[in-house]
Amino acid sequence: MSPPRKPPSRRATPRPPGSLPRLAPRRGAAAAARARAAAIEAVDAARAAAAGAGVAEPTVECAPLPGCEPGSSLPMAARIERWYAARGWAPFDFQRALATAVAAGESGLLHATTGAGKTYAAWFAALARWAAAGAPSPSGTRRGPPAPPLTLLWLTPMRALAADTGRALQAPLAELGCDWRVGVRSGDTAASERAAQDRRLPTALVTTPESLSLLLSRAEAAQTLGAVAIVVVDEWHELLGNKRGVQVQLALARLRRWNPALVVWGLSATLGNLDHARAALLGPAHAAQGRLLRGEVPKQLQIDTLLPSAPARFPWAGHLGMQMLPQVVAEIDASATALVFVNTRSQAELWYQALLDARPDWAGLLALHHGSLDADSRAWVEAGLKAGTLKAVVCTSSLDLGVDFLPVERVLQIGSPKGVARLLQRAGRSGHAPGRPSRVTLVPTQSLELVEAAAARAAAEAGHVEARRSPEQPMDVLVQHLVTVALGGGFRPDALLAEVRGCHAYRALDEAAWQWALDFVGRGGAALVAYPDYRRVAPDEGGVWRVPDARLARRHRMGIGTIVSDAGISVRYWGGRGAAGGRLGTVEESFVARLRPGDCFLFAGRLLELVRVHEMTAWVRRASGARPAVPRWNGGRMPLSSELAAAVVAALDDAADGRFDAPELERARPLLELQARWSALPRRGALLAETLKTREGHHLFLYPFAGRAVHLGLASLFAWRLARTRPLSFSIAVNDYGLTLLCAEDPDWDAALGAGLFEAGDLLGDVLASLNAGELARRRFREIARVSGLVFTGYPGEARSTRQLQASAGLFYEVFRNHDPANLLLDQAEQEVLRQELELGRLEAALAAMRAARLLRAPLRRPSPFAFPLLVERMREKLSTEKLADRIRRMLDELERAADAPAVSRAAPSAAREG
DNA sequence: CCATCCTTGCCTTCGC
Repeated sequence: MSPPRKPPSRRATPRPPGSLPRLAPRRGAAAAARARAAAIEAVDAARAAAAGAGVAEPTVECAPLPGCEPGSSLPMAARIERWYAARGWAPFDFQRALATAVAAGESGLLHATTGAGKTYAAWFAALARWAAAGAPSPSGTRRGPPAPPLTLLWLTPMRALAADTGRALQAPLAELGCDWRVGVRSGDTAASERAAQDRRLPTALVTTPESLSLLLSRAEAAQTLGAVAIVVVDEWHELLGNKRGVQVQLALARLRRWNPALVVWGLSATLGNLDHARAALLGPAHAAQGRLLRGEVPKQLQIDTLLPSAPARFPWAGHLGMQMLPQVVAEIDASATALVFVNTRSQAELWYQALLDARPDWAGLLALHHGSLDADSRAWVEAGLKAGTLKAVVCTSSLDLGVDFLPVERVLQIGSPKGVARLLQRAGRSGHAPGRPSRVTLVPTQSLELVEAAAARAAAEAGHVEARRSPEQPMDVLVQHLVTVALGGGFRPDALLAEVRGCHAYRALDEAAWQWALDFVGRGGAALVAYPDYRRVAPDEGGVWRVPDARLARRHRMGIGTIVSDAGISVRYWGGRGAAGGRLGTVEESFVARLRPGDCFLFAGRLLELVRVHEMTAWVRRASGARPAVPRWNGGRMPLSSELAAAVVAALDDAADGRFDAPELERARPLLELQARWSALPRRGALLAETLKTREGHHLFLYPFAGRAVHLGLASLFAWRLARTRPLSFSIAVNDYGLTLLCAEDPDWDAALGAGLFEAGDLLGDVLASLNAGELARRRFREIARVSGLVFTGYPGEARSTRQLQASAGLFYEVFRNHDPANLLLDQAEQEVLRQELELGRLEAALAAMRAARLLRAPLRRPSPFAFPLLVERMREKLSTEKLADRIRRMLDELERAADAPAVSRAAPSAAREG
């Protein structure tokens, strides 16, 4: 528990609690330097005065870090204060509270807004604890025993962030005159540094969850990691909700077993469920005593929207948003540096090109950053951002994290932010320093996104942020961990079971599941007994389970981790000039398969011509002219979050009541009024059901606002239930707002809607049957097979194609289904499909809401503004891009003619005029 | 002229 509070004592710079930190005012370097010098002088003068009065140095107060008690031999506190003062910062209350807690040996979770200075706060808190524990003091004044090899572990989710953090932690050490060593270990760490670390680890190590697991897999793990006293898990919100977070839970349990007094702190951005985040980090035995510190500093946050200048010409559908190009150019022009976030990689390529076309003078100042670009070019972009030499970067989520401490002035978000947490995260990329305001500007790409923009701002201001939950008992991660621990010195099952149950994810692991896992690493379970490769772990004469086979040990180490990604086709320059052999990045096999040599495509911000494809590599050269193809990647499809969807419905509610206070709503007003006139506005407590008859057949449009994944589940469910009573066939389409069913025959929608379509019934059974869940589970099994070590992805440099990998994972799936149906990995695949892909819980809730809702029936004579994007979505699957464009133009022409009333001439459908 | 689907990490081993 906290040490007794000291009575308030003299302060050199009194400061009311909770007040903002003083920043060195930005009025020129000379003035700033003077301000810093003055601050340092003030601290030093206070120290000198205190020393003169015969007071021991640690009591010298310039808002000292708590825990640094008089006589505790901690000049550290004063040094840290001085370091802060030199930057014109004063510590926040949360930073003091953190230092107090850490000094007292407590664990917990620190929630702080991005850019609040949490990194330094946690670092200094750890230093204070460390010093209090008798580790070496600042240079020259060694006390106590020499430092143990490794005392502080700092985990980050990204290599780039690890490198940044390593530097950030080192700098204050040097300035504070400490001789403690900070090291970084990740896949980026050079071989020489790696070798040095193998001889002796630094006192503080910044690393990734995967690299930590690798350290745990070494025979001498207990010696090298056994003395770790403090662990800081940075960006815990990023790890919490996935298997990487579970891997961290397991690693922490291991470290705590070696050192029961282990102090663990998570650093997290805003989450809707911070209590759970703490529980998952600390585990069932420690969660209750764990602290939850809220570092809610008054960070100024501004969310605004670029309103389309000509709303009459703003489109009804689509997500590219190129109509906003001139305005985006103007915004970039007006700021020193900007990040332009888009939602997909191909959109990033297109926007980068469009911006360069609009402003050729920005060549060299504009950059592109997404996950399929070569690591070197991404590193170049990140360095350019840090150095402030870039005007703007068009990027995907790849710049959500990492590259900390950027001098970014503006953040633009093109298209839907999809979630409140994401929006806040991106806003935090600007003004990334304590006390500086953050600003994000939303750029809607179509009319309904105007509503979403108003909703996103309202939800962010109300603090409705999404929750993230730890996975429950993933057996693939446990299996991997068992082999890791068997390698890392071996284990005795009883002791390891207790340790594993100390993790939140495995708190309820029963004996049967545990025995299954042991059996699986021991002999591959019932189905694989005949294969020696799956006899990975065996007890020795002493009853300690180890990995006897060196070859299997090596394989395992190379497969550690829970991220599974497809091997893409590598794109490289062909022959000739200087750039020959240079790597540009990766594209998907399916994209390259459609190209022939000589075809052009746009990639990595360049126009390229395909020369040849050979062994998973597409060789290219620079090209000019020609209409290029643009690669598409089949990434994950993030659905609109429940929080944001609820905010959209609330905004529509406002509109239905005639309130158009938000400027975005006012701008969308003509469209919303048209929707109300032709159909009705969806609103809270009501379910809008539109029907339309076209040449194609009978359409039904429903708007549950539950995100695209749930809508896909609902649409399949409805189609399946309807076809059960009469042999009808439906085609379906979904987006984040709603879903549509189309039937060639008349299914009598009114009867269908009244006949228990939304009943829960045997929901699970119906959903599984309607979606061909077996096939989904089979696909899901690929990742599970990789993580559990069934599938070996090959040695580095030896590229195996996705198809091969899928085939062998599929083989295991079949073998288990036929010969080992009790295999828990099969259950896991099903559970992951239901929970993650279908969001079954959200689907149930949506269905219940639809049952309870008042039905708004709207027979349409022509597609409504809400129905139109769904209609387009459905056609997209069958038509080529050009044909689709023709169709959309024709449809909008028709709509414009239909809507020949005054309300419509100023309404969005006249976007048709562009056609 | 239309355009959609994100991100994250990672090895070894030996003999000279």
